[in-house]
Amino acid sequence: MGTKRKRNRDSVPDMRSIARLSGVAPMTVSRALSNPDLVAPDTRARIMKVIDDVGFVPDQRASSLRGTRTIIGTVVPPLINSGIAEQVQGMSDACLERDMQLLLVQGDFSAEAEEQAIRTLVGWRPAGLILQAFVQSEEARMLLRSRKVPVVEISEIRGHEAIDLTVGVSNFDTAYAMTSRLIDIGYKRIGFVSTPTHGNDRLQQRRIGYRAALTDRGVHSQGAERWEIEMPITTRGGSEAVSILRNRDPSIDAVFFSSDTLAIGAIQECHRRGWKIPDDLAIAGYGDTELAASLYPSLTTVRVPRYQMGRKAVEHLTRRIAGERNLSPCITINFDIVEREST
Amino acid sequence: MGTKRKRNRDSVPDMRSIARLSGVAPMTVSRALSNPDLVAPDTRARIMKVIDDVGFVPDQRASSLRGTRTIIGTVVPPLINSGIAEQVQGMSDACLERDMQLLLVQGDFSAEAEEQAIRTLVGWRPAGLILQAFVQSEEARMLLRSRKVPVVEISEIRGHEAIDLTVGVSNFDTAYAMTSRLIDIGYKRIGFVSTPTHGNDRLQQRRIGYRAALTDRGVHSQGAERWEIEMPITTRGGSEAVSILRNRDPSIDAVFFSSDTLAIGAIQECHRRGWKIPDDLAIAGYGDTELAASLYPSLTTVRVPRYQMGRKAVEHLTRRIAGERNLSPCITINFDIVEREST
DNA sequence: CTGTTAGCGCTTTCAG
DNA sequence: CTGAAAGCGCTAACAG
Repeated sequence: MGTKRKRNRDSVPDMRSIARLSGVAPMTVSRALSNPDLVAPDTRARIMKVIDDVGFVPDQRASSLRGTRTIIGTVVPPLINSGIAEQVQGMSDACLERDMQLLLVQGDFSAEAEEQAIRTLVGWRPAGLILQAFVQSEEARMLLRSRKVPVVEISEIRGHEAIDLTVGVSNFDTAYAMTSRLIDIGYKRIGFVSTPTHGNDRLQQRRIGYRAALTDRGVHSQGAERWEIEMPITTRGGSEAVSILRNRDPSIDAVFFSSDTLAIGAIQECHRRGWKIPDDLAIAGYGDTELAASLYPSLTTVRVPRYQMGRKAVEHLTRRIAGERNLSPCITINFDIVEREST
Repeated sequence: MGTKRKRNRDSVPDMRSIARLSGVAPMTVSRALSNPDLVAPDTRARIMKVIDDVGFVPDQRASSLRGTRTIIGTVVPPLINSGIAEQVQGMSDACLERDMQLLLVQGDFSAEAEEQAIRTLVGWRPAGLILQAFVQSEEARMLLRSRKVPVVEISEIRGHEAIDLTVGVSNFDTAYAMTSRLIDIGYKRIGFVSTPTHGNDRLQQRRIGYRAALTDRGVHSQGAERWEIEMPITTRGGSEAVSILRNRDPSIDAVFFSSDTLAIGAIQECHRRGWKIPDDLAIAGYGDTELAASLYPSLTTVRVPRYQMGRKAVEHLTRRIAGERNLSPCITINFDIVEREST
C-alpha cells in the first residue's frame, strides 16, 4: 500500500493514534490526561473511552523530556535486614500522594557503588534525590551541587556540610540516651557492638555518644576500648560479638548493639550458653524492628520512626522542588528509648 | 547579546555542548560513549576529557526514547521481612553486569495496587518486567500480553497460564517435602500456619502440599482443618498462632509455618511459655532467613535460593529480549529442607 | 572514522 | 475550549 506512515496495527498505541481515534488533536489528548478541566466534558469522555479501549499508557520518557519531572530517585543499600524498608515505604506512600514516581536503584555502602548509583539516577533527570546517608564521594557531591539537584540526605544531623536538605535523628543523642539509661538502671560495665563504622558517620556518631555517656557519668574505666567491637550486620555477628566481649572481660554486665539484628543474634547466643538476660547480661539494640517486641526476652532498643522519616523526606523535598523559600535545611526527628525485658 | 541560542552558562551540559567543546559533532560524542571502538582513540580521549571536566551525564530519557531500552522493571512488595530482598539483590547484580537498569516500584499485594504499579512501569517502556507473583489483575495481564512486553513471573510453577516466562519453585513440592519429613521423624499431629492465602497461589500451593503429605502418609485425621490457621506475616502473628493452635488441640506435636518470620515468633512464644522445642513442640519454617541458623534453637526450614532466582530471572528475560528462540517458558529452581534443632 | 538528517512521543507556547 | 508549530536530548540510518 502506498501509505507513507506505517499502519499502527499491532503496534503500541501512542497519543497520535488516540487523537485520531477520538477525532481530536494530540494536544487535546494530552490535556485530557493532565489538565482535564481544560477539556470539554464530552470531548474528554470520548477520549478517555478510547484510551481505555486500546489500553494506552503515556510514555513517561517523552512526557518528562518536555514536561515536568516526576521522578524522585533514591539509592537503597542491599535491603537485607534493614529498617530502611520502612523508610522506603514512607517515601513510596508520600510519592504516590503527589503523583511522583519513586525510582530505586541499588547501591552498597562503598563510595564507588554509591557514585555509580547516583550517576544512574541523575541520568533520569529526577526532580530530586533522597539519599540514605551523607554522600561520601566528593565527585558525586560536586555533581549534585553543580546541577542544583534538590537533595535530601537522611542522615546524621551533626557536623556535616549537607549538600542541600537533611532529615535525621541525632545518632549521638540516641546512643548517649541509651547508654545513660543503662547506667541509670545500674549497669556499669557496658560493651558496645557496632557494624563497621568506616565511612559511616551515623555509626561513628553512635559510638561517640556511647563513649560520652560513659565519661559523663563517670563509669568510663581504663581499657574500656576493649568493650568495643565491630561486627558485620548479621545475627551471627551478634552471637560472636557477645562471646568475644565476655571472653575479653567477663565482668561486662550489659551490651549495647548498634543494630537490632546484632542484638537478636546475641540473645540467641545467651540462650545457648545459659546466660540469663538481663541478670547475667543485659542487651540493648537499635532500630526497634518488628521482632524486637515479640522476642524472648523482648528487646530494649532505640526506636527511630523510619516510616515518618521517609515521608518527611519526600514532603520536604517536594517543597524544595516547588521552589519554596526559607526552607529549614535540616529537620530533626525525635526518637524513643523503648524499655523492655532485656535490660 | 544577539545570540539566538541561550548561553549554556550554569545550565546542565548536554551532548551538543560536549560536542562543541570537543570540536566534533554530537553524533561522535554519542558514539564515543556507546561504541567507543568506532571513534578514533585521540578524538575519543578528547571527548572523554571534556565529559569528565564538565560532569556530563547523558539523559537516559532521550537516549532510551530513540535508542535501545535498558530498563528492567519490577514490582516489589512492602519490603519488610521478605526474602524478596535477596531476590532483588540477585536481579540487581545481574542487571549491572548487562548494563541494564533495575527500576523498582512498590506495590502491595492488592490487585489494584499491582495494576497501578505495572502501569507505572509500562509507562517507562521497559525492555522487560520481572514480577514477584502471578499477576492477578486480568487487565494488567492483557496490557502486558497485548504489548508483548517480555515478562518473567517469579512464582509457583503449577497450574497457571503464564503471561510469558516463569521462574520458580514448586511450592507444592516444598511443603509436601517438609511435611513428609516431619512425619518421617515421627510427628503425627502437625499444624500449619500460613500468611493470608487469598489471591496468592504460592501460599495456596503450600497448603495443598501440606495436606497432601498428611493424606499420603496416613496421618490426616478427622478435624485436621483445625490444625490450620492464617496469620499476618509478623513475628507476633507467629506467637499468637502457636498459642491458638495449642489451645485448640494440645496434642499437636509440630507446627509448620509458611514463613520464617512466623516461626521465629512462635519460638519466642514457646520460650515464654516454657515449652521445650522440639520435645514439647517442633517448629519448622519457610525461607531460611539469615536469623534461622543462629536462632536458639536453630530453625528447621525450607531453603529457596532467592538470590539465584533473581539472577536467573534476569538472565532468562534478557535472552527473551534478545529474541532468542526456543526459550523454555518455565524454569524450575531446586530447594532444600534444612534440618536444624527445632525439629 | 565522522557528519548530516530526521524523528522518538510528548508538552510548551502561542494563536485562534 | 481547541489546534499547529516547535523542540526536549538523544541516536538510527545513511552518507561521505
